[in-house]
Amino acid sequence: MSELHPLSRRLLDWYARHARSLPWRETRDPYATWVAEIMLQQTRVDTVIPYYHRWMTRFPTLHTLAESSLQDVLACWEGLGYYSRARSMHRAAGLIIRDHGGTFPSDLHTLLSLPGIGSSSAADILSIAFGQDMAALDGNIKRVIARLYDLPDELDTPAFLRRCRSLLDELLPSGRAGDFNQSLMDLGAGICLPGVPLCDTCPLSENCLARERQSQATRPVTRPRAAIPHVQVTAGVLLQSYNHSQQVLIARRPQSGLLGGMWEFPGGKQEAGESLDASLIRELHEELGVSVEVGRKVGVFKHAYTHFRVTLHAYLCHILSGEPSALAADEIRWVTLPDLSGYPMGKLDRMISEALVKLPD
DNA sequence: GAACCGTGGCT
DNA sequence: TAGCCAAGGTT
Repeated sequence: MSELHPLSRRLLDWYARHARSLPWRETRDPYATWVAEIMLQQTRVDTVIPYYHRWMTRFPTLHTLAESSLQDVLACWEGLGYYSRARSMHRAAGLIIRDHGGTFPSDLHTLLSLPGIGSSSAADILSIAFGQDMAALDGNIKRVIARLYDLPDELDTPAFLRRCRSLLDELLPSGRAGDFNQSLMDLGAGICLPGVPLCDTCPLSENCLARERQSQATRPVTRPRAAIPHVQVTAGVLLQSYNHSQQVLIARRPQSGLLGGMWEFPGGKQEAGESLDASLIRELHEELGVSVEVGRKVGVFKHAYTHFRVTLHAYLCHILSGEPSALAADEIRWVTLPDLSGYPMGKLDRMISEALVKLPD
């Protein structure tokens, strides 16, 4: 990391001409850089852009974020996925104010101590917002390095990571780490693509060992994933009349785990040998302590999570006996249909909400 | 080390 | 359709 490596010079020259124009690149505000970094974890740039604008309008500073309710934060994040990111940011904002005087931390150790910030995001923040000489190692950069040097090690094994870090340290241009990291990310996102890379337009094609050996398609080396299960799930929409309007019951999921802190219509997985009706009756008894009669079907909705696929069957339900209590949820609440839009929900429950609003009496 | 954690786009 | 993947982090 002393003199400018020829490969790094090519990269920086290419970046100077071809860098993507992105909203978070118009500032060096550490808070804005942080927001973008977290949103971009496992998430495409095109998906993030509208969320980033909305977030920076709604929570323009660290203080506005810290002073907002978790519900408002989750609502702003709805649809972006991996909701622990939003919960972690809300928590981290409070910690920065409480423990660091409201000044965004600029050292690696402190950044890594904050929830939601790991080595990759920390290196990006330090290099981009603070100009520190720190190499980032994310999915794009791993792929680019694995091809440039035709690494035979399996992705994310200790040997693979060790070689990547060593190579990046040799390449890292002093004083230009932010541009260097982002140039590798842009190269990975636009040219050194996972499937078929666009080697004809790559500024590093002459330096690329995988291209020379025609091994691009098998770099980096990855292991096949296990097949994901497909489960049948039921959800119940409990109804009650309140004044002259109808209310439905929603429940807030525990803060940890899948869709933590998000609201949902209670229900659960169908067990082997169980009918959908029986499954729903059982689930609502377990989660709310009520006996119900299953009414008309609201709809069937399909959705794919990372580790399983769901077909969800939603029904209107009527309470036969018992008063609902939050046995499995953090909180339950009766709300009118127009109010549903204000409660943060995952994709499936939002689909149920939308179907309810359109449902004829 | 491996499982878990969302969603949308593309093949 | 089902699989793959995307600026990862936590447990």
